[in-house]
Amino acid sequence: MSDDVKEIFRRAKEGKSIFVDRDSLNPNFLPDSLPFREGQSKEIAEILSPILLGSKPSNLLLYGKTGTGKTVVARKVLKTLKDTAERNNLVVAYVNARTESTEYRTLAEFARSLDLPKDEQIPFTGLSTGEVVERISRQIKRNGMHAVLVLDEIDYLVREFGDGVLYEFTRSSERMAPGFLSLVGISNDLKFKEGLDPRVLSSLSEEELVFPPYTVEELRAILNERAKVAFRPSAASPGAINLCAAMAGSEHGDARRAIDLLRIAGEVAEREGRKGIDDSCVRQASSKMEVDRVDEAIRSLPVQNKAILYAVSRFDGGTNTGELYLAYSNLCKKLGIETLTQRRVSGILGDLDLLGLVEASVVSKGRRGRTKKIQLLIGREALTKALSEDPAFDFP
DNA sequence: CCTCCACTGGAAACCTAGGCTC
DNA sequence: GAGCCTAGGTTTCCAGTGGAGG
Repeated sequence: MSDDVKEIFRRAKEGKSIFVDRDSLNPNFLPDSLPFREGQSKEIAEILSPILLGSKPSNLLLYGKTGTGKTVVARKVLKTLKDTAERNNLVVAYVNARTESTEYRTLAEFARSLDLPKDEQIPFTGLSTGEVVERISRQIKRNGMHAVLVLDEIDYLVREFGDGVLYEFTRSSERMAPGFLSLVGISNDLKFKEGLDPRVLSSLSEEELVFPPYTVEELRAILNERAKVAFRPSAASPGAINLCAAMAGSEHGDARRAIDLLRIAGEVAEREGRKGIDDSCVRQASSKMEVDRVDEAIRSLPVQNKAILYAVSRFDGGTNTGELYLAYSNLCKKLGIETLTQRRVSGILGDLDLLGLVEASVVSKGRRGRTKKIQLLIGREALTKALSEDPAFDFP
């Protein structure tokens, strides 16, 4: 053990690491150039450029699947805009609705970048969303701010909480004068506009841009570019890069996945003390990513969800709601935790299905009713290992 | 062709833990 | 302190239903 540790440090010290610049493979890294996205970058720049002359640019919607470069292009262009502007009343904010997880927190995060006066800052709870919008509008008005809000995963926001806030924003532009707010919405879902209030829709999508998936060749070029910066020269074999590109390409041209894959393959190679990254490192990286995803998903589950998952794992070859609920109730008694109602358990089962941890599909058994057919989709060992960290599951 | 089981899943109300204004 | 507001998770209530067995 300590020998391994020594070895790691020794290698790092001698500069024998495969990595030269690990950060350049970070999901949040902003590269100098964004190949295959010059067109979109230019178009966004053009749409936003009126702001440099003090007038309000059109609102803008960016569409595309995950890993097609929407976020990185938006952030890059906005950063350049901010750097070019001489006025300091230009404010550029970036908020991801999914990571903020609620409407309120999304607004609060936006408000934070507006630098509200002390007595108007947004507490983490307690205000109505209307009040938060009000404070944001006031601040923009007071300082004559020219604000651009990049609202990432706007489809999530609308799906979960409706378009109320967007409506408020589009409506309150008079209240913000002489300042203004332009929205750059980013959506993974091409159909998200369908449920939108027509007034919101017409204002929000004054301009629209679609980001197509990257082709395998494009992914390869992107990876080559990044690999040059991230690794020692020729540390990443062309074969490994091709494989990363092919694996990510076969999904839906997801560049983020491709880059993650390459980074983890690099980590695998380094851990094994290899000089370079080859195909096998990439394959290992791919399965490691899957294992990590599952492990992380289980660990971050609330106790009740864990208990239900554990109860599911007690059945070989699947079970159904009634049977599971019985097993779950017994388990709760044994663990000394609260027992939820069957309705709730059914709901949680749906969540676990969405996470890909179990499969829960509704089946009809004729005279003997309908139920959910439930099956564990993950290895029992992986589950036990992930659960063992939780003190609530501390049984013999 | 009809019945009727064992649920499903929507809707609303409730609870806790917080903050606002008056 | 009263009477509002928020987020989240949960409970309560209940109408709805696919299809095997009659």
